[in-house]
Amino acid sequence: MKLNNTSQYAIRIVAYIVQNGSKNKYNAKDISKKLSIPYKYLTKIMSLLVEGNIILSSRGREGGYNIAKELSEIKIGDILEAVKESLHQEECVLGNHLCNKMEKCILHDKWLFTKNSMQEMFKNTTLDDFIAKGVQR
Amino acid sequence: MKLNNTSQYAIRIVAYIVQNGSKNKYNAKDISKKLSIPYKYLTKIMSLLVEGNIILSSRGREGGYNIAKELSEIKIGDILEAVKESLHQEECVLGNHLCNKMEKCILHDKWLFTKNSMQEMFKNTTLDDFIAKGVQR
DNA sequence: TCTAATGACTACCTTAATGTAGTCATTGAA
DNA sequence: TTCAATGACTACATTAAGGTAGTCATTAGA
Repeated sequence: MKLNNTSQYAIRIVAYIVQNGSKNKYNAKDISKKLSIPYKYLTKIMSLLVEGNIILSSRGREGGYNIAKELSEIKIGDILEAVKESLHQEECVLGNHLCNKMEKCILHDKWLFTKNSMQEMFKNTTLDDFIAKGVQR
Repeated sequence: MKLNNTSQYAIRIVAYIVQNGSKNKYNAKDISKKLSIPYKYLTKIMSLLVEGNIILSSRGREGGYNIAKELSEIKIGDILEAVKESLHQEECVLGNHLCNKMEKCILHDKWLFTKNSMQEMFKNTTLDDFIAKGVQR
């Protein structure tokens, strides 16, 4: 029961940037080293974050990545969405195919409750929360 | 963000048995058909449930599976444990390696809160809850 | 005692997620 | 204007989860 690897990396990447100065620019090689994420895998994830409007990139010499918006505008949920982590409500704990409007799978209500609270957490946690609290990593 | 396939199947299998009479015996072929779980995959999962003391099996002609204990003694959490779904508290949302006693990853506290509530739900939900509520599937 | 019906075991195959390699496109600075 | 440093793109390789096949072991009943 956890986020997949790609999502974990994505959150760590964005957090790293936020915590080391969101105004600065970061290149892939450095991020890769600092966070021990395989270089090529990292650039793949960065592209997803760029596509998802979390990160801006500039190519060429002196290029790199930086944050696309104000910290208060970026939610953890946005990051997860950018890397396609499935968080959708309609997905049931026992698989979609069992649940519909008429019938519920056995765990439906209980699961939905905890799942909703998790989604709320992701939706409501913005990047400036980390800065504000001075969290280390 | 969901339980893996094996866990989903395991819960559905046990629920099926409970809802169709926990005193009866069920053979693999029937369960496989009724729940649309591939036969061989099913027997693999059944072995895990037997090993985990959720289910009893008897071999040979007229053999089959039945529930090992009283319904009130079996928790959803036990089923998940039997099939090795990882629910352990020490596993952090951003991977184990970042969190230790001294330092916490950025999402640690928030994640832990929702995760705990999920674990509580799994721990506190026993099979007789389903019977009591007359849930369909 | 035989045998058909059952679950157990082992090894393999398939698929999707994870990770790697190579090359192309862009751009600032010498 | 060249070129080195960068990110983007495409294709492939590896790994782990999901799923299948074949055979063995057990047992109730004819």
